[in-house]
Amino acid sequence: MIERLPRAARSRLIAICEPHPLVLSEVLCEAKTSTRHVYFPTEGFISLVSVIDGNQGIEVGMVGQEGMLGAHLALGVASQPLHALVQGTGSALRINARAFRAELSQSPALQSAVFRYLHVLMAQLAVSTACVRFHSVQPRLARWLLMSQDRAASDGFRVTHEFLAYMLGVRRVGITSAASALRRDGLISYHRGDVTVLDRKGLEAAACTCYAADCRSYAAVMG
Amino acid sequence: MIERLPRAARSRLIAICEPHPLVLSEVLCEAKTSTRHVYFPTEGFISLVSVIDGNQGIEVGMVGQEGMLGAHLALGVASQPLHALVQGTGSALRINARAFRAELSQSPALQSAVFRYLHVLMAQLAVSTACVRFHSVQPRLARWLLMSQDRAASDGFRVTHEFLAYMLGVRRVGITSAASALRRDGLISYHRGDVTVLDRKGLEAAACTCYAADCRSYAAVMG
DNA sequence: ATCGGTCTGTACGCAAGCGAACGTGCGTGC
DNA sequence: GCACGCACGTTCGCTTGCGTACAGACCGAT
Repeated sequence: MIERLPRAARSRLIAICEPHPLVLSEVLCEAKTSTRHVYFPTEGFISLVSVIDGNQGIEVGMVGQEGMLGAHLALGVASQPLHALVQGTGSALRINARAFRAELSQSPALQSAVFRYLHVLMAQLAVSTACVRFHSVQPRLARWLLMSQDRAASDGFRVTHEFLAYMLGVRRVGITSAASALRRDGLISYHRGDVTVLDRKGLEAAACTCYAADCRSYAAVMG
Repeated sequence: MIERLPRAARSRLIAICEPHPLVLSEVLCEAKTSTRHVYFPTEGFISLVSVIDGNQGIEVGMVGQEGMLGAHLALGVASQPLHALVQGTGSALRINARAFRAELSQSPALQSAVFRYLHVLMAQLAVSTACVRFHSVQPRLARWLLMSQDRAASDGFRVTHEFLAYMLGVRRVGITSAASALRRDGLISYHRGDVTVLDRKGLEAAACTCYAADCRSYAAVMG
């Protein structure tokens, strides 16, 4: 997202950011605790997880270099109802919450971009609900892999069936069978936590319509 | 929401609003078309529905007098990805989109309230996804009835099993069996499209945790 | 080289919900 | 007064996914 800012706003923002490594499985933000930092991933990506009843979680959004973590601060709210955990190792630009707010009020271009991104996120949440309800595991898995690939900016990434099961809110066994079907069809390969996308076009055809919907929504609002 | 505004901001806003009847089943806003009016329900309420694949829809949020329809305009975005349809007959204060934007820029109090409400809505969307995934029909139905009752400000409202099925994204038969279980337990009564809540406490106990979560989220953010 | 932990494959019975169909009763409109 | 349509009840076979369990394969560490 940061690279879509106008030059001046971008350099001002970058000047007050510090680089911060994204370490796999690190929790950047607990639900309902006040947000300390805002993150702009440069490589790697972050999963947004909605947790209910204390233990059951499901991914409702993904943040890569196309977005940011902590946009809710622009709404004047200190916390968000989601867990954020690092899904793809990499790095981010990070900025203190207070400094971010200050910069927001100084930079209309930044404000506009953050607002628009909030809208993209809302669209993602809304699609999630319907997707979880109406689409079955295999197309959802395909969508997840595509979204990850877009954000990881690499054909391969590290993720186990167990973890995917948590993200999609299904059993590990459900992932194993869906993933092996995708592998059988030559769309992906995987081995002990290493997943590689082999046939992107094929995967797009196997994914549910929500992948395309997300892309369209992003392009329409941020493009 | 409008009544939570400070006195001055409220009367300014009301001055530029016009009353508008909410007619059952009326569609106030199509997904992805630009929003013409903002609505502040005074009685009755509105369902927000996420539609995918052109036909399958599921309710992801509800708007009553505690909220508003069209808050996304405050993000500088013209459309939203949700259908909005009137669920409970009543009336609303309505305002032209352009005038709303103008008033927003003049009234920090309004802006703050709209932003906070946007956050409440995001929380509702996030909870929806997990709820749809992990909770079964009966508790979800109980939650729906409670949320409607809160917004309808009446113990009874008009809604058929068919419609409830659409809202919850399940078969009509699923509603019939869940509803008859709730009736058997003396929590509700219904007859040909008239549903009445008999035992609110009991219904709260029968509802999934998401009802309480929504209430808490609203109280925390809107105060 | 061996051990232990992790990752994946497979199997089983079970529950929730699906799609489709049919029946009954109420109630509105002709 | 009758016919039709709508709302609700019930049933059937079926699919998807759940929970649990166990076994093989691989990898890293000792």
